[in-house]
Amino acid sequence: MPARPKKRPKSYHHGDLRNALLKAAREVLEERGPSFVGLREISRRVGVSAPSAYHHFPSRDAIALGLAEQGAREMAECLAVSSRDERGTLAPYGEAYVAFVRANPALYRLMFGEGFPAVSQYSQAMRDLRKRSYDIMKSNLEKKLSDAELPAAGLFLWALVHGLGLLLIDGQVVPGKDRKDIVHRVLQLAGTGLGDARA
Amino acid sequence: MPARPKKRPKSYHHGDLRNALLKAAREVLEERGPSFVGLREISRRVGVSAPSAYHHFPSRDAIALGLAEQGAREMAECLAVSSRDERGTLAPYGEAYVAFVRANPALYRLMFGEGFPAVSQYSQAMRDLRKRSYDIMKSNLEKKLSDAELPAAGLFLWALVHGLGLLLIDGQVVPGKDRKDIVHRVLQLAGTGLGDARA
DNA sequence: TGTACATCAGTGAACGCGCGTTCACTGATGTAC
DNA sequence: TGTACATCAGTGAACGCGCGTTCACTGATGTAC
Repeated sequence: MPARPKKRPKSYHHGDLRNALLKAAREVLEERGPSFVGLREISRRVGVSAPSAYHHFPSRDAIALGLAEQGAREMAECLAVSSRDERGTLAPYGEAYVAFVRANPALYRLMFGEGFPAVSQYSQAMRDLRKRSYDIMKSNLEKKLSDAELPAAGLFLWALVHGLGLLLIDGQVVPGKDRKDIVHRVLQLAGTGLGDARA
Repeated sequence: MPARPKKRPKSYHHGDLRNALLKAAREVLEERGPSFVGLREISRRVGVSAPSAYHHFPSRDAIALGLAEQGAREMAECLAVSSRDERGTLAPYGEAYVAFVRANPALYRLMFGEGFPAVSQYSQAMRDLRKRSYDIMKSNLEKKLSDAELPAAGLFLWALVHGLGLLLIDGQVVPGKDRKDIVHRVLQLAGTGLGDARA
């Protein structure tokens, strides 16, 4: 963060407008959804005129991209920490993944292109996140699985946490009695399987 | 479908405008995404004035709701057929689920609220679809699992196919060499598990 | 320490645009007699 | 079979709105001398 002066409430120059805009954008995103993340809305929140944003972002899409990259960075951090904490098992990784999604629902969706289709496809940060996630998963799985099995196993895990996170933040999960720790139980099933006999 | 007359290319009355609007809406949805599904755009496609849509839908959101319900109906049909085809195993169910998502990517997302948050929450059709999916899953699983295990197992399966479908239509899956039948292999893992030893 | 000047982060006004929706209307359809 | 009439699915014009973006500008900052 480029050193915003401590006390300067009414100066003409904002000092850290870029970050202030991103912060406001993120608030709008979580409060109202991706389609409400607009230049006018967020500059209004910051208390600055709309055109001023153009000194920091070339377009509305660029703001979304900035958000996605911020999110990807934070998420990678969460996952890295989680995988360091315990040894050998992937469960904490999955829990950290789902926890991040639940803590930043709209941001997570944005990262996967909701509202701004270009973002998820062309963001270097998103590519890095994918790679980083895959590496963590791989280093845990390659002790147990052959190289041939790895891709399917990786996709299996990713799909599971991705889908689980999205269903939870969508409010799609019926809030049955034994709700608590259901995430943990679901993730355990990834290890044990359903015991589904082939026909 | 309420009997649209066979040959009447230029009559004043359209005859089946409601369905024509839904069809156009669905095309726009898949071609350009949820945010482009608008009254003006779809009535333009049908070749009709914008206000005419109000004789069939009370608002823009109602059109999205109509789409979601159409999607839910079709999806329920696909799943019912698939589960009838083979016996005992859930794999065909999963494959049918993922196949539907891939065949109707934007529609599936719409059903889960993308672009129209109100839709997935308040649509009776979506509630029915959830219930129907859950029943199919349940009837297959309850032979093998105790009642206590069912909710987690159901969520596990649903999250897996939901996440897998979304990752695929998002283009997030790296198209490695052995791409073909990766869906099948991932679904098999739901039965066998990863063999992830608890720490 | 003071002054001239380049730099650049802000400003208000204005642009064109497409949207959802409302309005008073008109043309076509179907039914009662 | 013909006519009057209610019904209703279409119409064009217009509304207000908020958006992203461009423009020429102005005020503040920092640096060279």
